[in-house]
Amino acid sequence: MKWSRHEHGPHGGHGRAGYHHGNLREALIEAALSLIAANGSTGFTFAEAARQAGVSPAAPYRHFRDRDALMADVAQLGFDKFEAELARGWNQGVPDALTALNNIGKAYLAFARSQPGYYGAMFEAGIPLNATPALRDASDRAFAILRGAAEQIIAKLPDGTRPPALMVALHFWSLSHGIASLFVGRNAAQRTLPMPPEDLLEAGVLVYLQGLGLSKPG
Amino acid sequence: MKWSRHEHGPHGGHGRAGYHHGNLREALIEAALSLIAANGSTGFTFAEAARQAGVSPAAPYRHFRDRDALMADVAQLGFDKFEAELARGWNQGVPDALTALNNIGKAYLAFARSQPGYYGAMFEAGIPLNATPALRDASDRAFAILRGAAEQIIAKLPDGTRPPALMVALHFWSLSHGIASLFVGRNAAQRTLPMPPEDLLEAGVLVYLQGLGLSKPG
DNA sequence: TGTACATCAGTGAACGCGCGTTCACTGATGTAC
DNA sequence: TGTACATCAGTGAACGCGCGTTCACTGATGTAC
Repeated sequence: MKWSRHEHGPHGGHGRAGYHHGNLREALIEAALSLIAANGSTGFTFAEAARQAGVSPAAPYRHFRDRDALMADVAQLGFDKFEAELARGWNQGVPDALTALNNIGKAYLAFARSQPGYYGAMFEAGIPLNATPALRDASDRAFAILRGAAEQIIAKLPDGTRPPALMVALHFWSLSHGIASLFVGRNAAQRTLPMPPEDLLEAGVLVYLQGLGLSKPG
Repeated sequence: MKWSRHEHGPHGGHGRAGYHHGNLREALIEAALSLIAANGSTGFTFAEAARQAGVSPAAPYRHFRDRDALMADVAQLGFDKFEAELARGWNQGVPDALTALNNIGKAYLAFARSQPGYYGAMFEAGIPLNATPALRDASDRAFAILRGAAEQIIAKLPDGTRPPALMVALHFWSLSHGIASLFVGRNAAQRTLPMPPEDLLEAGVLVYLQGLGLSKPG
């Protein structure tokens, strides 16, 4: 059976208009996301992605140099989305820097949980960040949100007692990432926690900020 | 050519005494470690491990049910070794709990750096912890070191201000693990840090402990 | 408005490869008597 | 001490599979005139 015009293929609602797919690039990315989400970053293959998109195994090569190029593209899109989510959490420090910082943390964990496809491509697939300049840029921009937040946080401290903003950002990142890696997403079932990961992170951040000499307002 | 008695095969100094390898189980584990270290946790295959040990591809099945069973075994041995290293770092809280805690942190990062094979099998290979009860036990025992340390740490705090030891242990674990995942081992080259990961971790722990109300003696 | 043609985005068959796993087998080792 | 025999730990050939990738091709689309 051939694809007929206006028919909807097995690729989930994305129309396939005959010989030409019309949307193959995006369809392949979505297939990659669902495969990684279902089977981990190892569970994505070029062949299976093509199958899910309803095209022959040679078709993807019209859009991506090879398997790794597609993976790198997914990772880059992931970092873009990640940056947007972190920025949304931060919300320019509103209502106050400490609450906003905790919202970044929540956004971090929410992303790991609800976007396992992107998260896997970004952090578990072993793609080198300098696979493409665009990937490195996207990754840097995401971290820049954390760094900007750290800067505003330490600005409240009196001169002379201010730790480097970069270090504070790295601490926050590492703690969030550690909790995400160990307790969220694919690993959530493996290790039981006496509290939601979000609470664990918030408590950790609270202690850390107190250590810096900051305490929650109100 | 057949293996002759007392000949040394291509498996790096481990003698092969004729038809019977004599040490195949261990040789396969070592092969797995070197493969994971060289190519990541994906880069380990049963066939290649057999090749490195100098035996036919069917031989490993005398010692392991399948590929995953070997991987799980490596992970379990890794957690055993990991527990030993963390315990060595802690050294029963000598000379003092805070220094000893930092030594656990150093041991954590040192393990991630110098044992990429074990570390990969433990944390990156996607083996479920309950693959075998022994694996889960080994993992639990390693974490118990952290938890014991946390207990001694918070014991110095006055009654009523003591956070749960489990939570403190989880914070410490997550921070260490996040730093290890992002900046040590295979990823060390990807992201540049303005300081060694060990210093980043130590600084983070220091701030955190200050937040708990503890400060370094001396 | 119609036609020729370049370009684009697919097809489908084929390839070589390495993997995990199985099978009947056999050489080496250890033990009972 | 010697011999028969069970058991252990290997062999090597073969299998089916799915993968990544290539190739010459062709249907669909867009554009120049």
